[in-house]
Formats: sequence, structure tokens, C-alpha cells
Amino acid sequence: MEQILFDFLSKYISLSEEEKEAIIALNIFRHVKKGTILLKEGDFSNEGYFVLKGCIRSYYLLDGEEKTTEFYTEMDVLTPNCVTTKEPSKHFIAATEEAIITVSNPDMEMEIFEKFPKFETLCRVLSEELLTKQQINFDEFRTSSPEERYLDLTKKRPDLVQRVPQHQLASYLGIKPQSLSRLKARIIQKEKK
Amino acid sequence: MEQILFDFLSKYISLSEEEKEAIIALNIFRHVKKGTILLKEGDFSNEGYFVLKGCIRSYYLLDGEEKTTEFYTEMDVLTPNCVTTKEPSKHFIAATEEAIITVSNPDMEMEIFEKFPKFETLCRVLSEELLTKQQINFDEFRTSSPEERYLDLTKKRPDLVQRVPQHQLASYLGIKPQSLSRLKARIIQKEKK
DNA sequence: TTCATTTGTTAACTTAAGTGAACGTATTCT
DNA sequence: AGAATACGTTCACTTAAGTTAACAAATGAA
Repeated sequence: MEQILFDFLSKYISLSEEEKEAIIALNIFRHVKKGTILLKEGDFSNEGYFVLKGCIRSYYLLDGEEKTTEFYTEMDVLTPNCVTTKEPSKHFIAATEEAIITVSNPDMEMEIFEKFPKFETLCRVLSEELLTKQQINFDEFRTSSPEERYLDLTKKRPDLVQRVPQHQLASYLGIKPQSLSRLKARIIQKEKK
Repeated sequence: MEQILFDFLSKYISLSEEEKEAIIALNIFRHVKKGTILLKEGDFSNEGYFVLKGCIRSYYLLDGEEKTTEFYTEMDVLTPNCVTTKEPSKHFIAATEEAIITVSNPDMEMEIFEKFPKFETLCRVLSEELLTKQQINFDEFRTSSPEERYLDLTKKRPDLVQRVPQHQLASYLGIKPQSLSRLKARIIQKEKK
């Protein structure tokens, strides 16, 4: 379990045994069952997550409707907005599947940063990288139609289209479930020709 | 001019005279005329920008059409995707208005980080904050219609709606210029009732 | 197992965005 | 100044998404 995390971190920095032990000592691994809600609207939380296995979803509840904004799967980092804004959360975070995750908070970060400054460099680089990835994602979303977004998703995250409920996928694509069904039917029609 | 930058930085960290001088010594301020292209598709650049005055726009050229993805105005930070991805740029960056900006690169950052480690903390915090802001923006875009996005923009960045060409604004909202015109006419009709 | 809820799909109808064209009005260029 | 280009809006028409409703299948709970 730790190994998955270390493999991820080693893409950015090399870890000494001492550093690995310091991470393990933090006792951050957690098992969550399908449906577990990690964060509710209104909560003040400062927990950040890293997904080792399974799928975590972030969504808003608007007019009684769930609006899914992101799916976090294997090797994804998730810092809820409220951790940064220090305001009550406006969205929910829940496990769509049984998952293994790590849970951390700014105090733990501080502790580690002081002992091992290179972890701060890691976090800076990681968050710059995340920012860029998200930027690119947003740009693609902005410049394409729902159909293009769906086709794109089947290429980039084919697993997601399979493992996730379709109505959650629809709001992730910015449309209604009925429109997603129709859109899929349309694509199949086109393929037949 | 430097004062604008220092005021911005002082929201995050306090600066000693020594540190201020180190920043000035970097000679990062630049004046750019309206229409100046700072980054072209295909370029390998590692320049990051901070807007002191004016407006900088990021856009893609798809099928001969400009797709605007962001406007950067006073106090906005801009790190082009290619700086992080280390691949040729897929988008353009240009001044929509005459602007005063700062220009920096990773080497300069490294130099400053080594002399003054707290600048790395600043950059980490700043990029975490940017990530969260962008997340919220993206979430709102995903969960709302073009009309809602437009109304939202008139509230959050009323200056932008005034100072920016409408066809650029349209693609920023994810629609065609004709649709933006129609949408605005529709809103005025509703207001009359 | 049965009953209720959730989920996914289809259909008919409404609403809004895309498209292509026209037209007046800036802007820019020479 | 005059020509050319770019810009913003309007219109008619097409296409796709929103809405409401119905229904079947899958899932969960009693």
C-alpha cells in the first residue's frame, strides 16, 4: 500500500529510508467503503486526499440536483477548495467505489516541510503541474461541444466511462442524463454508416 | 511600478529591503503595446508573467478560429502551460490592451529561492490558491448555461465585459459571437418585462 | 421475495445555440 | 481620403440540448 504512494512520489523526488519512515509514521492510509461521504457542504475541513485505489467524486447539490465536477482515481491528488479558501465547503466529496486513500492536513505538511524541505519543493512542483493540467482540461472543455467532450473522455479516461454511473458522467460533461443517452445513440448511428 | 508588485506580494509574505532590492535587480518589468504577441503556438518558452496594468489574453487557433480561454488583468499571474509541460506551446498569448507586466523564468526563480527560501513558500501557496480559484471557476462553468455564465461575468468582472472585444468574450463563454449578441438581446427583453 | 428506489433509455415537445448570410459601423492600412 | 478589413448585430434556418413523461432494468431494503 505504501509502495503505491512511494512510487508516485519517486516520480518527483528520491526518498531516503528515513523519509519513507517519517511518512509511514504519519499513519495516513485509510480504507473507505462505497458511498462514504468524506466532505459535506458546509463543513470546515482541512483534509487533503490521495487516491491509491478506487474512485472519489466531487459534486455540488444545486436545486436538489447533484452536479459532478470531478472524478479522482488511482494516483490522483485532491485538495478540497475549502482547505485553501478556509471557508465552509460548497461541495461534497464521496466515494463512488470502495477506495484506499491517504488523508493529510496542513499541520502534517508543515511538520514534514520543516524536517524535509524538499517536500515543499515537491508540493510546489506538484501543484504547478496540477494547475497546468487543469488549465488544459478547462481549455478543452471550453472549446468543445458535449459530444466532443464525451468522445474525448472515452479516449483519455476510458475506464471512467465504464466504471461510473451515467447520470454522474452527464453532469461531469455539463449536460443532462437524457442528453447523454441521446448523444451516445447518435454516435452509434454515425458509426453504422 | 515596483510598488504594485510589492503590494501584491505583501498579501502573502513581508518583504525586507534586501529582498525588494533583489527583486528589482532582476529587471523584470516590461511595457507591451496593444496587440503584442508574447507567445506563439509552437514556441518553447519558459517565461511567466504578472500583470501590473492592462490586459493579456490567452487563446488557441482552431480551424482558423481564435478560441479565447482566459483574460489576465491587473494583479493576475500567468504561467503558460508550455512552461510546465516543457512541450511546444499549443496556444497564443497576446496583449489585448497596452500593458505593463513582469517577466520571469524558472532560472530566476531558482536563484531567488536559494537566496530567500520563503519565496518558494510564496510560490507554493500562490499556486495552490490559483489552483483552487481555477477549480471554482471551472466548476461554475461546468454547471451553468452560456446565459448564466455571461450574467455571472458581468457581476464578477464587469470591467472585462466592457473592455474586451465581444467576439473574444463569446469564445471565452464557450459560444459563437452571434449567440452572444442574441443572448444579450434576450436578457434585455427579459429586463423590460 | 417483494416492494420501492435508483438508474438508464426513449420519445415528443420546447428552448437555445450553431450556421450562413446580410448589413451598418468602426478600424486599419496604404 | 479611400479601400479594405474587422467587428457587432440581426435574421432565417438547422441542429442539439433542456424538459417532461413514460417505462424497463438494476439495485437495495424490508
